[in-house]
Amino acid sequence: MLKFDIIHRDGLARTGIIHTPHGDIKTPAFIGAATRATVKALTMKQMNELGSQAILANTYHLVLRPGTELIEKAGGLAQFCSWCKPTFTDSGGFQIFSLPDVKITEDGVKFKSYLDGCIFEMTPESSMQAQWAIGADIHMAFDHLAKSDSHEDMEIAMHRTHRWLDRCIEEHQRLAASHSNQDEQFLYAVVQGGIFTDLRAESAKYCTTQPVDGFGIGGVFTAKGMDEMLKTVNKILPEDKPRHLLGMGQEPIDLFMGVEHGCDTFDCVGPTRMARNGSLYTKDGRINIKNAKYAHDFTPLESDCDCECCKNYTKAYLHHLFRTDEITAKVLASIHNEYFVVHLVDMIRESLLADKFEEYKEEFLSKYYNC
RNA sequence: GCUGGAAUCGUCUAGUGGCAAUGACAAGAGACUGUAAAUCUCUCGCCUUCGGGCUUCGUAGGUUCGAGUCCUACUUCCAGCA
Repeated sequence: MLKFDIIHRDGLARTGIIHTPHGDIKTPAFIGAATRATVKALTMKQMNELGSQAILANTYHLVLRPGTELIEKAGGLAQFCSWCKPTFTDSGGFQIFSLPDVKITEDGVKFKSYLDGCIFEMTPESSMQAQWAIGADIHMAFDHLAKSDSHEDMEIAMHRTHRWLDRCIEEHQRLAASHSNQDEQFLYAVVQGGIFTDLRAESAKYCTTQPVDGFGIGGVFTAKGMDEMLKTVNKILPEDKPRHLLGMGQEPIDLFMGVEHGCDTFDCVGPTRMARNGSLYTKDGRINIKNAKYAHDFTPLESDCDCECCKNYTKAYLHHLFRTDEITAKVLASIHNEYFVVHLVDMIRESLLADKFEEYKEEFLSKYYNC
C-alpha cells in the first residue's frame, strides 16, 4: 500500500507526507501538469529549481505518442523525461470529456486520434496496462467524465465509472502480480458525480469500499459549489489515504478551498497555459503582461518573488519578449506562474503547520481578489 | 524632357460602376481549471438613442441615378529612353 502519514490537522484540512518509490511529497502540494511528459516550456531542471515536488503525465497522449513500449524501454516515465521525483499519470478518462468524436460503450471508449484520425480504443484494462508500462508512481482509474451536466447523465457516467473501477482494480492487481516491482505503482479511484451532492456522496462511498491507494476527485470545474461538494466527499473518504483534486488550481481560491476541505494534491494546466498566453499571477491578482502599460515598467513582476523570472527580469523586458513573440517569454512566464502556484500551496502547508491557515487565507485572498 | 506604370485605414494588400471598402500584419483589450491551446475571441474612419447618421480610396474638376473603379488636368513616386 502507498504510505501516507498525516502530520497535522485543522478540521478537514491536513498536512502530511506521501511516500512514493521516487521520494516523498509533502502535502498539500501542487503537482505540475506534464501531459506529454514535459511541462510545456520548462525543463525538468527548471521545475526542480522552482520547487515542484511531482509531475502528472497523461496516458492518452503518451499512448498516442511516443507509445508506451518506448517509455517502458526508456526505463519508465521518470527516467525518460529526467525527472527524479514522484510521478502521476492521468488515465485518459478526461479525454472522453475534452475531445470530440468519442464513442462510449460499456467496454470502453473509441477515440478518433487527433494525430492521424484513426480510431483507437481505450478500456479500463488497456489504461491500466499503459500506465504500468509508463511506470508512474501513482495511477488514476479510467473514469467517465460526462459531457452533459444533467443529473441523469451524471448518474450514468458515475455508475459506469464505478463498474470500470472494478475492472481497473482487477487489472491493476493482475499487473502488480506479474511485475517484480509490484509494490511500486499505486492506484487512485476517481470520484465522480458532477455538481450533485447525492451522486458525489454515493460515488465517494463506493470508492471507499474499494482496495485502492488514494482518491482522485474528478469533474470539478469551478469554485462555485465546490465547498459543499468537497466537504461531502472528503467526510466520506477514509482519512488515511491521500486525495487528489483533479484539474483544479488555476485560481488561488481553488487551492485554498481544496486544502480547507481535505484535498492533499492538485494539478492544473492553467498556470502554464496562462503563462504562455501572457496572463501572469501576482499577489494583487493576475495581470496581462502584453498590455501597453507595462512597456515602460522597469520593476519585476513581483518584487518579493524568489523565482528566476522575478529575480532577474523586469516587466518591460517580459512585455518586450511577448510582443516580439520570443520563446523566452513563455519560458520565463511559465517559471513564474508555476513557481507561484507551487509556492502558494507550500505556504498554505506552512500556515496549516503553524495553525494559521484561516489568517493566511484571509490575507492572501483579500489581496488577490481585491475584496 | 519623352514614354509607360502606380497612388486605398499605422504598414503591406484586395478591389475595373452599387462600397465604410478585402485579407494579413501591427495596435487596443478579453478569455483560458485531470492540455488537440506558443491557442481562441472581440475592437480597429468619426458619431450614435444601435434604427442609423456623417466623412473617406493623392489633389481638383467632369461623366453617371450612382465613382476607389470611367474621363481631364495637376501633384508625387517607380521603370525605360534621352
